[in-house]
Amino acid sequence: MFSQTVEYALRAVAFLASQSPEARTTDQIAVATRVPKAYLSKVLQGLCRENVVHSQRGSGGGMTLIKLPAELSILEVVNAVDPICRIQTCPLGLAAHGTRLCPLHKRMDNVLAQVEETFRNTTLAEILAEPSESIPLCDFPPPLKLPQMC
Amino acid sequence: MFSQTVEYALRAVAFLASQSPEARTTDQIAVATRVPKAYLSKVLQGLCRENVVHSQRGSGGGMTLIKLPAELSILEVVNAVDPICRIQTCPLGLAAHGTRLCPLHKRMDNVLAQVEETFRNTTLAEILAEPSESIPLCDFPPPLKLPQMC
DNA sequence: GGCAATTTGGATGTCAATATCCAATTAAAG
DNA sequence: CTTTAATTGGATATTGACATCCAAATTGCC
Repeated sequence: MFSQTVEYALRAVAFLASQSPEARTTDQIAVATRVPKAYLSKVLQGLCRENVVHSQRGSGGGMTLIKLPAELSILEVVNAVDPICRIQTCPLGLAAHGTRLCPLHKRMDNVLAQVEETFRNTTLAEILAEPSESIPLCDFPPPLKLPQMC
Repeated sequence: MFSQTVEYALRAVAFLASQSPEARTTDQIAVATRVPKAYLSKVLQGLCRENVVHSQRGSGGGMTLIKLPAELSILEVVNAVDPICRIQTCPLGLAAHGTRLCPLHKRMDNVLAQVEETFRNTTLAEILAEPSESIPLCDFPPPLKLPQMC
């Protein structure tokens, strides 16, 4: 349902949020989130282009979130790499239909709207703040700080 | 978000429901739903395999729904061709985590659950019954009966 | 039985998503 | 200025989703 790229982007951003406002290199993110390093690099590039993440080259550089975790919604991250595309016009390509979707497509679009809304209302800070029983189970390869995921 | 295959399957099933209990050929469905005929044939094959649709070969044959439209949920159709896959275990592949998802993946799974639930609670009959202002706008190539979509 | 109408299954083609690798570029630090 | 640490961008594989075509099998009908 969600693309691999979305999954990777969310992991990366969640990690960056947990380290905020410190910069982290692609390598560090890759290790912490278990995302293939080379591909993660592309995903982060996309997040840069869409102004979710800021990149700093050179020694001491790395990636940082542009917004504060409390100001950054999951939706922004998702839309940056793989936009949730609402059904605007009849997928059958019938002209003159405009916004008038049939019952089937109206329901499909409602689901999309639901997802959109849920993601819009969830911030990274919220995710980090949630007391999670899964943190103690973490068997990360000892990275920097304790990451708040899994 | 939804695969093309899901879109096609739902259109085809919606059409079959509108014609229920009459059988319709792949060609007829393809014209009515504007789905590429050759590919639709494959999608219908899948729906047959999953016992959503029954196929009858030979002259006078075609496709029919196995269930009554009132008994058939959108979820069954979706799951037949492109199953909604709930997040069961930590996508990072951390063993020993079992059902204990981190806050991020718990939220993603909640969204999936929401979608699942919405689809489970929507029957084809419901979709056909809904009074829709979009029916009069229909510019279908005059098929058999007036299809209830778009 | 033979013909016409269907689905079935296999072979094949195309393209975008996923993934990898590396040379070029940038920037800090010694 | 040189070295080292990073990102960037381009080239390239690989895979699965989407799509097409057609011969073979099945079935109703004359």
